[in-house]
Amino acid sequence: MKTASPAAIAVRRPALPAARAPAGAENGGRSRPGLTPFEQEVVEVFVGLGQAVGLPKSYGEIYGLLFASPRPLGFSEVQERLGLSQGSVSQGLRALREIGAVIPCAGAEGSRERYLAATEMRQLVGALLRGTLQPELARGRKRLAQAGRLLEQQRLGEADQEVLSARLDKLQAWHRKAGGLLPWLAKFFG
Amino acid sequence: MKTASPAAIAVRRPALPAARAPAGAENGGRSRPGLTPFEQEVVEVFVGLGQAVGLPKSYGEIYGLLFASPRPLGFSEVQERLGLSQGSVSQGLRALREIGAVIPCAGAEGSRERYLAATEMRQLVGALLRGTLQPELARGRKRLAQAGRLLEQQRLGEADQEVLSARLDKLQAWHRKAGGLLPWLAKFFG
DNA sequence: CCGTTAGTTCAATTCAAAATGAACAAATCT
DNA sequence: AGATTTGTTCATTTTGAATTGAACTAACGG
Repeated sequence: MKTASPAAIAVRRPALPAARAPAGAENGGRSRPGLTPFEQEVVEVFVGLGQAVGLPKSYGEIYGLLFASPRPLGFSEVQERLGLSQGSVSQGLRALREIGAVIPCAGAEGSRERYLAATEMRQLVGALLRGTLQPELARGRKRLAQAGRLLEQQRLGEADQEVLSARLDKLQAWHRKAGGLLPWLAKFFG
Repeated sequence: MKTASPAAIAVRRPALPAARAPAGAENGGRSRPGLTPFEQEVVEVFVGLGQAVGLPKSYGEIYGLLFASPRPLGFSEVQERLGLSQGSVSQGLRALREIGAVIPCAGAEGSRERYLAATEMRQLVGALLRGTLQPELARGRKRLAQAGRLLEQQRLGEADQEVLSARLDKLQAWHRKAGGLLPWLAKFFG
């Protein structure tokens, strides 16, 4: 084993083995011409966090820009400043609205709707967990039950059966624990 | 808004808007011919969990198969039963070894090395957090500091500056909190 | 009420991660 | 040591999500 890294595993992007950085790319992604340096920095933060939990880059960009704007922005402002397509902005804003990350506030009379970044992290985290881990844990629980049934049907040596049964139990316990943790976790932020 | 879903956001696969299931695909993925039904079920569990946190499917498959095997398996067994390429198995096993998810145990004299699934979830979770969220949080912290500096240079209205400054502070506090949570989280499983 | 502009939806395209395959290296056997 | 089998590395291919683009629908202005 060459790289004596301290047992870490990376996700999306530099898939653990040998993080080959593309040379001159000092910055994470290419620069974003429409934004102030301040905005750029904030956007990067949210893009990074988002990617770490598997969200599309554009979601992070949109949220980041709104977060960095003291007053609400309209659809077209977001679109132009980030240089995204209308489609992306539409979908991104919708998703962010749905999880409560972005609050639509009626603009002044006559004008279009505007959007404000919700800064209550609790809700965001909650929505994320609910959308990713939660369902997977639920599916997993079902599958484990089924696996338990299948295990009994299998003709294995007494000892082997024993080992696997113990493992399954352990995993099920873990699942329960994790399931119980999620709501608590969501509450932790607020 | 048509779909009145309870504010959840999905990652990888059905990207939240309208989860259009591909008709007859009752099963998550296609069936795995080389495995017993029991093994299939267990593999599915780990593939699912893995994907939920952004790991390649093959990693989940390999770990799942080992988890479902009472005795350690050799490289070629893993490769053949899962029907993966040698390359995938090699890389997958390496990554799993590095994070301590898989334990190499010398086979009987003369024979090849064999692999056993580590069932200590604590370590796995720890490695995962260390590899995904941890680095991102670190990067984020730096960027936020930088953003704070940039904000002061910007000429904004008093009030706006105030608002953004408050937001930044909040986000930084959140970051710290999250950073502190990780080790605790890792410990929670064990 | 028709013309115009703003926003949505979804098929087609792009892009990057994951899997493969084959050249290479290491180990085992005779 | 040479031959053969086992495992690694990495360039290429595949795969599937993210983004775009353009047809469509809804809102506003005259």
